[in-house]
Amino acid sequence: MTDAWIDRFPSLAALPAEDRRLLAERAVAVSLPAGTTVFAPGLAAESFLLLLEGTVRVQQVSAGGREIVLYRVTGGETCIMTTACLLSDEAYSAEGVAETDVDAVAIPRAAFEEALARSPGFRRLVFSDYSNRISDLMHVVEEVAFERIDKRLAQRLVARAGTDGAVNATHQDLAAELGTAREVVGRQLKELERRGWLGLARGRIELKQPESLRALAEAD
Amino acid sequence: MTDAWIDRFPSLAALPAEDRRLLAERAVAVSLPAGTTVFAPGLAAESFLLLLEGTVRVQQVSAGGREIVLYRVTGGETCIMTTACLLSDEAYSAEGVAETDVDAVAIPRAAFEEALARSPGFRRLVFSDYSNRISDLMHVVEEVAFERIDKRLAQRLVARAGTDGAVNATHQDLAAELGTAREVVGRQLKELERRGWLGLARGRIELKQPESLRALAEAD
DNA sequence: GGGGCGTCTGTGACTAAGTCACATTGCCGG
DNA sequence: CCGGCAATGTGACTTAGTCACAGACGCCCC
Repeated sequence: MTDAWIDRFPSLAALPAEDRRLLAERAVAVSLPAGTTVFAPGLAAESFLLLLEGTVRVQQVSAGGREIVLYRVTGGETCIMTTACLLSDEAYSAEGVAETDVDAVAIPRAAFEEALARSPGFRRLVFSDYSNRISDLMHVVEEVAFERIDKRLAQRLVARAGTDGAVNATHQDLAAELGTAREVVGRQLKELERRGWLGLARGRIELKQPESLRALAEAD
Repeated sequence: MTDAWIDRFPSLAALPAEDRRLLAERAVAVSLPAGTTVFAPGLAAESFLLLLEGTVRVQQVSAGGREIVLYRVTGGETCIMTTACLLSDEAYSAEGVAETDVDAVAIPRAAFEEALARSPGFRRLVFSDYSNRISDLMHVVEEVAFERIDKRLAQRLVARAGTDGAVNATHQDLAAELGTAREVVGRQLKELERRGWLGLARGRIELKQPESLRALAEAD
């Protein structure tokens, strides 16, 4: 394929021509429709993934069927989960789901290792994504272990609100995001509605007082 | 310093002589007494750390003063936290504490980057430690979000029991390990004592029925 | 040996969160 | 217009976390 995609990655844009050629030659374009399972517990990865467009949600599923979102990978980032599998032959317990249609570039293991050996920029890209994921995970631990659920819910609502000031999601979606139970989300939402901060409809939540929600989200 | 320490790291033992020399020349031996803070929120790392002996506990502290242990680094492993800081100039929110006296080797940033560029074995070491930490963190998320506290407590008791079948720790220690409150641990312990599974004394917990505890720890 | 003192542990009363078992309610296609 | 499915509502209950104390144990120092 061409090497135009390389320019999407700031750390790769400055790559010497021969490194660009190496990556472009061995890379394979991949398109995944929304909803595709990118990886799942027990599956070994066989190539390294760079996301061009779209987002992949990485989540964990408990024995009891509860879920929690660990982080999201978006355009310009690498999928650490597959990298980690690639580099350590370990099978991971998380699953990745394409939330939107996804365009990505797959680099076979051998080319990946070669790029890692030859290109400082490539190494920097991979390492900085690793660091960001670790940072994300630590943040999740902190939230789950120490923060109140109403505060966390408010955070998500603010973050997921569209330009119309509304969130299109079911209570179940939000529960999975937070790693809690649907009923809990339902009750919290109802309380916020009672206060006049939200308007609730099936599959849709209208933020009526985003400032109040933001204040709650940022409460100490 | 000499390069004898390199043999502690399986992925480094097979290094070509010149790579060994590079590492040995630039490495600095470090000794930390038990209790030392290895890194703390906001501190930028200036060198890469390889642990030879001892263990470092990496934990997060909440605003309310509650703590949770994220993972431990032991002999033969690298301290990812410092690596991550090194590679991304990000400040992390976790702190690292030497649980025992620690012997380590510090490799300055430049030598670290050079080793990363030249040595596939060194890359493998760094990446596999990264992967293991991510795996650890995901495990913590899973536990905190989905598992019952009695089960988690039983796991720690079994894991921390010495050859004498006892754990030397205060309720506060165990609470910090689990990311919960002291009183909660106290009540759980008392319940287990009531069942005859434990004997409690100040700063010491005797496992009287380790099989029962193990069963609880492994219960789904 | 007897206080004094700091850490560790126990307790009750309460709030927050999660679980379970259902009852409703929209909504969409036929 | 109706059947059915997904989404939501609810009560009763259990588990976990919080707060404000009240002992209690170990240890050091006279």
